[in-house]
Amino acid sequence: MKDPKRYLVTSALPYANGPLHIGHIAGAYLPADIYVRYLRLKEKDVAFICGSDEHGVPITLRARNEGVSPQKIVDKYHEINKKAFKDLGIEFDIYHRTSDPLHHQTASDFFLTLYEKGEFIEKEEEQYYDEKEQQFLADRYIVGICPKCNYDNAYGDQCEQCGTSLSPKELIDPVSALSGNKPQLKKTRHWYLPLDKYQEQWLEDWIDSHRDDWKANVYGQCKSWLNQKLQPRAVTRDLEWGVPVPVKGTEGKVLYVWFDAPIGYISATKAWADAHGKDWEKYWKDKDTSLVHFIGKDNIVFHCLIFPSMLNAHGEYILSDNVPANEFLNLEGDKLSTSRNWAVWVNEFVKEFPDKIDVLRYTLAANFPEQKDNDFTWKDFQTRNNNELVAVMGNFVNRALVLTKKYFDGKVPECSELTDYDRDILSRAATIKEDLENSIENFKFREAVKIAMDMARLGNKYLADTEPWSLYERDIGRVQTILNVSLQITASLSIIIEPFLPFTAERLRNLLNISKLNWELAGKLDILGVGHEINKPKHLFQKIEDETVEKQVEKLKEARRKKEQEAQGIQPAKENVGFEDFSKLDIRVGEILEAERVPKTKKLMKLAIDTGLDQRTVVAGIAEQFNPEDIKGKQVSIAVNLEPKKIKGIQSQGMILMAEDSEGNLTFLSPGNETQKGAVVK
RNA sequence: GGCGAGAUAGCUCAGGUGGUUAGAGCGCAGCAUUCAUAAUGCUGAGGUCGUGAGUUCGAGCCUCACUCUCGCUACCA
Repeated sequence: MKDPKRYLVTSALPYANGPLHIGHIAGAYLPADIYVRYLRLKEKDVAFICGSDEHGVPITLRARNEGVSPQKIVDKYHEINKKAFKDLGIEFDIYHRTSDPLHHQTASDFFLTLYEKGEFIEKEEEQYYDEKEQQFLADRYIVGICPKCNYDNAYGDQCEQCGTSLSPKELIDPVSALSGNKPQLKKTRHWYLPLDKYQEQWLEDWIDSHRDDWKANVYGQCKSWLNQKLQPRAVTRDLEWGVPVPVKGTEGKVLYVWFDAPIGYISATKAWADAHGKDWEKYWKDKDTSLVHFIGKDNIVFHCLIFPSMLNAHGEYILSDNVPANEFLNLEGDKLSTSRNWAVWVNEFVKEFPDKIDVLRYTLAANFPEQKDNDFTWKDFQTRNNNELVAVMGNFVNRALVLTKKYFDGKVPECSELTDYDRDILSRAATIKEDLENSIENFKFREAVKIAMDMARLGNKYLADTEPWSLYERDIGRVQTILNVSLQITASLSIIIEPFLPFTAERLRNLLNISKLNWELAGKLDILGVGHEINKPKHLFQKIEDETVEKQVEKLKEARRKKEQEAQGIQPAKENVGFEDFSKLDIRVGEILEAERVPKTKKLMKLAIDTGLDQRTVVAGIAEQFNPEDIKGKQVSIAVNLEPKKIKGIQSQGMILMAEDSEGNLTFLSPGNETQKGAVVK
């Protein structure tokens, strides 16, 4: 959108059950902050919205595990994350939260509007219900044996042992995590958002219309989902923690967290507008507002397909102008992982490097994963600091200030006649400002940060080329002009680095003894008046020693090692069963006669087995680790009296027994020496 | 397997609508310089632009096939 009347900028709502790491920051928060700080310097009307996403099952589960209320959990992380943002200089206009009554009201109203317009589909279906606790069980609240790896503590949505995603009905011997009882299937009613209908009606066209102005990864991801055809998506679920469904007779139902979370942007805007005497509706409903969502790539489908569907179904809202989603940031060559404890946590960084916040901002911005996944390394952090911030920017500012102090007692000297070269430098400064505008407005922040640094490079070049120190004896007038120009460049610098390095910008303003200036002054010659007195020069940045970053890398590896050791445990034994139960299983020694991969699958192998009783076909998930030729003629153990099941259209009559270690490596259970086919294993 | 994104200098990455000698920063080599936290400036070496075909007068950019990496997705009795 060209020159909108106002901007509404959102950053993905962090989920309030854990702290933030640099991957989050690089993905959705720092880019947004840079963008917004720029807009503010241009005195644009902008609202920068964020807050905690505080509903959903993982929070309730965590609360239960820790024996506290969900509210206690979200209160804790809301404060931690709010502080983390503040410490990083990420200045939202409001950091709201979805457990706030205003949000409940807003989300509730939103649902009701769609409900009354008849946008939803109503469906009744069977779900597991815990009689004792009198409630339906969320996927996560159902525990059972994983049908894949037999892990006996698998959740209804996923097995943590083997990583397979599951649905509750697939679990063997499901048990309620609440009461420990066996849950019953019971009918329940839910509402669905007909995304398939929207896809046909307008959504796909809308996405297509953004083929050229949205980033390739964003557009591509959307198309990928659309190609697979969107399905109606449940808007409500049976759970206590969340926004209650505002319809009679729906006790125990809340809005699905994916539905209420993005509405959090709206309620946060309301809260902000209320507090500042603004009209929130202008920001959400006026066509002249540019709505921009900053997110990580994992959130693309929600912000580009689902949330717009909700807004459009409601009817009064504008849709997003752009969704500049970033890819993922890696750390020291490995992907960031909370569970493997491979991360740089914001709260820890802030504690250890309170004076290096801008160094982190700079390093992250220079490495934003804008087009593809990118790597953060501590070595790079050090290099960027020492070779760029210290050597180029800090050094230039220091040179200009020290020379001024030395020659003119800290007062801005007069600017007399400009040479062609001076003019050339100044026009290049003006160009830098324009290039910077272009980059930021097109969400190219890596490029922008580089251009900002060019201002300092320009200053260094100017000093090197004009050599005021060698002119001082013979042409003091010229020296005055040179330093005046140099100081104007430092003043420009203080403006243009503000979006990226806000703390440094402030320090620089203090050195120059000026207040915050409007963006348009950048590149101008008359920012500092003649005779204006600057403060005593001080270094903007300090060098970082090798051992400092080596220590950080060591700390990372140590944390990971610890975590790995914790995780290496052998699966605990299952409950005892009677001999009767055991003897129900019929396991035989069989021989693999034929083996071939099932086409169009990654893991499946079709095996012909001679069981001694008969020849039969078995499908097994072993194709990733074995070649068909290598296993022909092998004697294996096979469960022969399992109910046959069709897999990928092939009738599988039995199951090959495999030993699986903690890393998922498979080994056949074969007899120690060749034996009779059909021999009974017992 | 399907879909999407990526593969460009030693490293991290840029390369609107195809057009003459493919760019930046860092690293490396040489020169200059001393106001500055041995910081700065200039110059230079370094690339068969994943592989193989094709379209075109001309392709890093377009088409097809293939390889590798990452993500989503299906199968896992």
